Amino acid sequence: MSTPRRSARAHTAVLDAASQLVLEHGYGRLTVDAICARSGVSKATVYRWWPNRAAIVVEALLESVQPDVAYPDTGSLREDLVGQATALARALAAPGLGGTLVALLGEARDDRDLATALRNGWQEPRRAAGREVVRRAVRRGELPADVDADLVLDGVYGPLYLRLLFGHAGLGRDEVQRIVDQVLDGCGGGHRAG
Amino acid sequence: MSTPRRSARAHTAVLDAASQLVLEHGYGRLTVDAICARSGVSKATVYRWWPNRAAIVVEALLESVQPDVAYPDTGSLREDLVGQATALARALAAPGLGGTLVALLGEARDDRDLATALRNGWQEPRRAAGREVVRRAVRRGELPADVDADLVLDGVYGPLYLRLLFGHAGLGRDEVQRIVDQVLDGCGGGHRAG
Amino acid sequence: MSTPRRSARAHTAVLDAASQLVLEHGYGRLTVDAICARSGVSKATVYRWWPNRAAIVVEALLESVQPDVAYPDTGSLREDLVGQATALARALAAPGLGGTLVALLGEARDDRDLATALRNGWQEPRRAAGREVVRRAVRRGELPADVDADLVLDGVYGPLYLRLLFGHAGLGRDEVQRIVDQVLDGCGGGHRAG
Amino acid sequence: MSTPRRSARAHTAVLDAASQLVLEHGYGRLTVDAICARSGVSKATVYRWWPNRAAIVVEALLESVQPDVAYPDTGSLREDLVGQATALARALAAPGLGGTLVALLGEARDDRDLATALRNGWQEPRRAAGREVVRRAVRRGELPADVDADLVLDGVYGPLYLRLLFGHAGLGRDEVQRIVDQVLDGCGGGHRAG
DNA sequence: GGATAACCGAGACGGTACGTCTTGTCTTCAT
DNA sequence: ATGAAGACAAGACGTACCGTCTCGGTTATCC
Repeated sequence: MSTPRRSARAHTAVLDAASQLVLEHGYGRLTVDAICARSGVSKATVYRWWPNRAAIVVEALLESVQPDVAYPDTGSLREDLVGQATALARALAAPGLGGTLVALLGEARDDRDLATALRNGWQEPRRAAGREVVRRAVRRGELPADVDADLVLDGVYGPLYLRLLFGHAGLGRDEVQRIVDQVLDGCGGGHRAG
Repeated sequence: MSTPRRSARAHTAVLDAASQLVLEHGYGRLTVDAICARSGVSKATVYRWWPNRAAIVVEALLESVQPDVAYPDTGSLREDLVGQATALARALAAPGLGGTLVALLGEARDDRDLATALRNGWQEPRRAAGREVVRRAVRRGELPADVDADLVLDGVYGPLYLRLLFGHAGLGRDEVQRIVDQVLDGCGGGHRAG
Repeated sequence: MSTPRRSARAHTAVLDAASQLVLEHGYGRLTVDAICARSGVSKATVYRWWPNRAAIVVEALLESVQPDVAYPDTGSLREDLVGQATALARALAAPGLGGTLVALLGEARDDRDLATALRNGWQEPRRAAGREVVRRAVRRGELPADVDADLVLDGVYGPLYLRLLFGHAGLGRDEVQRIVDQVLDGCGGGHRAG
Repeated sequence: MSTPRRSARAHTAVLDAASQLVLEHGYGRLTVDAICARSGVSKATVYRWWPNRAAIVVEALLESVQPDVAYPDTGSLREDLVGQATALARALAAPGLGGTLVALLGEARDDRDLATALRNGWQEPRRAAGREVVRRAVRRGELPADVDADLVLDGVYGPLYLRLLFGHAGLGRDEVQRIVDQVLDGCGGGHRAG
C-alpha cells in the first residue's frame, strides 16, 4: 500500500505551463498536447494525475488565485464588502481568469467532479469568509441578528457574476459600491448606519 | 442580388435535431455530425447557414424558449418580478436549458459573434421587458423616479444566475421571493408598499 | 448504395510513401504517422481504407513487385526454374523486400486477413505460374506425368526461403542451380535429361 | 571482475512468465510489463539481464524446446530424417512455437543480436546434428561421399518452413516422408537403398 | 417549358487533439 | 547494495470531430 510518489517537478511544471498557456491563448484553445510540450512532461504522466484538461486548469487556477482575495477588516461591513468585491471584480476582468472561470463553469454542467472542485475550491472558501464578515457586522450592530448571510452575499456577488457573464455593464469600484449599497439597504443594514 | 433560397425544411430539421440532441446528451456531447445524421441534412448545408455548433444551438435555444418567459402584468412590481423570475428559474433548472446556456456563455468568451447573439437574443429582450416593468412601477409610485432599473434587474437576476452557476442554493418560488424582497427594500420600493 | 469514391491521389500517395519509408528505415521502424506525414494524407483517411500498417505495406508490396517475377519460357524446365528462382532470390535479397516479407509473415500469425492477403496475393499467383511451368515440362516429357507439382515447387522455393530466413547460405545463381538440380533429380526429371 | 550475481529465482520466473504469456496470447501481444506482473520481477531487473522482449523470448524458447528435437539413430538415413523432421513439424505446428519463431525471424531482420541468437541457438545446433546424420549415412554407403550435407538439409527443412510460413500445405508424417524421399532421390541416396 | 443556377444529400478529405499504450530509463524505498 | 515497485519521457496508436471540398442529382426560378 505505497503512496504514489508523484514527481513534484512534473506536477508544478504542468500547472505552470497550463497557467501560461491559458493566459496566452485562452482556455478554449488550451490543449493537453501543448501543456506537455511546454512543460516537458509526457502525456502519460499528465493523464496519470489529472483526468482531463479542466482538472489541470482548476488546480492551476485555485492555486494561483487563492491568496489575493482575502477580505479586509475595515470595521465597516460596507467597506469590507466593497473592498473585496472590487478586488474580485478586477481579478475576474483580467484576461485569463474571468473567461477561464466561466468556461469551466460551463463544462462543469457535464462534469460532476469539476463542479465539486469549483464549488469547494473556489466558491465555498470565499463564501465562508463572507459569512464571517457578515457575522462581524451583526456583532457590531450593523445588521439585524436574523439576517440571512447567504442572501446578502448572493445579492452582492450575483450581479457581479451576471455582468461577468453577459458583459452588459462595467465593474469598477463605483458600480460595486452601488450594488453593495442596494443590498445593505435591502437587508436592514443601510449604509447610512455605517 | 439573389436571395439565398434557404430550404425551410433543412433549416427547421437542423434546429429540431439540435434541440433534441442537446436534451438527450447535453451540449457538451453535441456534434455537428450527429445533427446531420439526425436531421438528414448534409454538413455542407449546415455550414452554409451556420458558422459552427454554437450558432446552431443559440438559434434553436432562442427560438424555443423565447415565448414562455413573458412578464405578467399583475399591477404589483413585486408580483411581476417574482412571477417572471420564478418562471425563468424553472426554465433554467430544466435539464437542457440551464446547462446549455452556461456552456454557451463559456464559449462566448472566445467567440464574439456568440457573445453578441446571447446578449442581443437572450439577455437584452428580457432586460428591455424588465425595464418596462420597472417603469410601470415608477408610474404607479411603487418606486422612486430616480431608480436605476438595470441595477434592480441585476439585483434580481444576478443571484438567480449565480445559483445556476454554482448550484449552491435552490431556486423555488420562496427563494425568488426573498431575493426580490431584498432588492425592492434596497431600492426604495419596499414590498410593504405593494 | 453509393460506392465510396476513394481519392486516387490519396491512395497512391499512401502506397508510395509506405514503399519509400520501408526502403529507408525498414518495416520495423515504419509508422503510420510517418506515412501520413510523407504522403500528406490524414490519419483518418488512412484508417478509412486500411485496417493497419501491415495492410498498407502488403498492398504496396504486391503492387510494386508483382510484375517482375514472371517465369521465362525457355523450353527447358530447369532453365525456367533457375531463371525465375534466381530473379526471386535477387528480389528478396534487396534491402526492402526480403525483410519486409518475413516481418509480414511474422505478423500474419496473429492477423488472419494479412495471412490471407499474403497467401492469395503473393504466394498463390507465383505458385499457379509455377504449376503451369511444371505442366509444360510434363507435356514435353521432361517429367513423369504423375509428378506432384506442389512438391517440386516446395522443393525449389523451400530452401530459398529458408536461407532468406536464417541467412546461413548465399542465394546466387549457382546455389539456385544446385537446389533445382537436386529437386529435378529427385522427382524423376534429372537435368541430364533436359 | 565481479560476477553479476544474477538471481536464479528472478531469471527463471521471467522465462516461465514469458513462455506462459506467449502460449496464452501469442508473441504479438506479449508485453514486458505483463512479464513483470506475472513473474513478480521488476522492470529494472528484467532490463538488466535482457535487452528487449525478443531476447527474453528466444531464451525461453531455446531452453524449453532444445531437448525434444534430437535425431533418432535408426540406422537408416531416411528414417532418421523423417523421424526428426516430423517431430520438428509437430513442434512448430503447436500453438506457441511456430508463430513465435516466425515472428522472431521477422524481427531479426532489424536486430542483429536476435538474428545471431536464432542462428546459433536454434538453427546451427540442429544443422550440426543433421550434418552428423548425413555423415553417418555416407559412412554406411547410403549416400555418395561428395554429397553436400547442407544442401540436403535445406532440401528437407526448406519445404517444412515454407509450409509453416504460408500454411499452404499440411505437415504430417506422410507429407514429410514424400519431401525426404524427393531429396534423397535427388542427391543420389534413393530411399530404395535404405 | 427548357435552361441554368443555386440548392441539396452524401460523404471523403486534411487537420488536429484526444486519451491509451508500451518501451526502456531512472528514482525511491525496504531489506 | 540489491531488487520490487513504479514514476517518468518519448512517442505511436487508433478514434473522433471539425470545417472544407467535390460529387451527382433535384428543384425552382427566369428567360
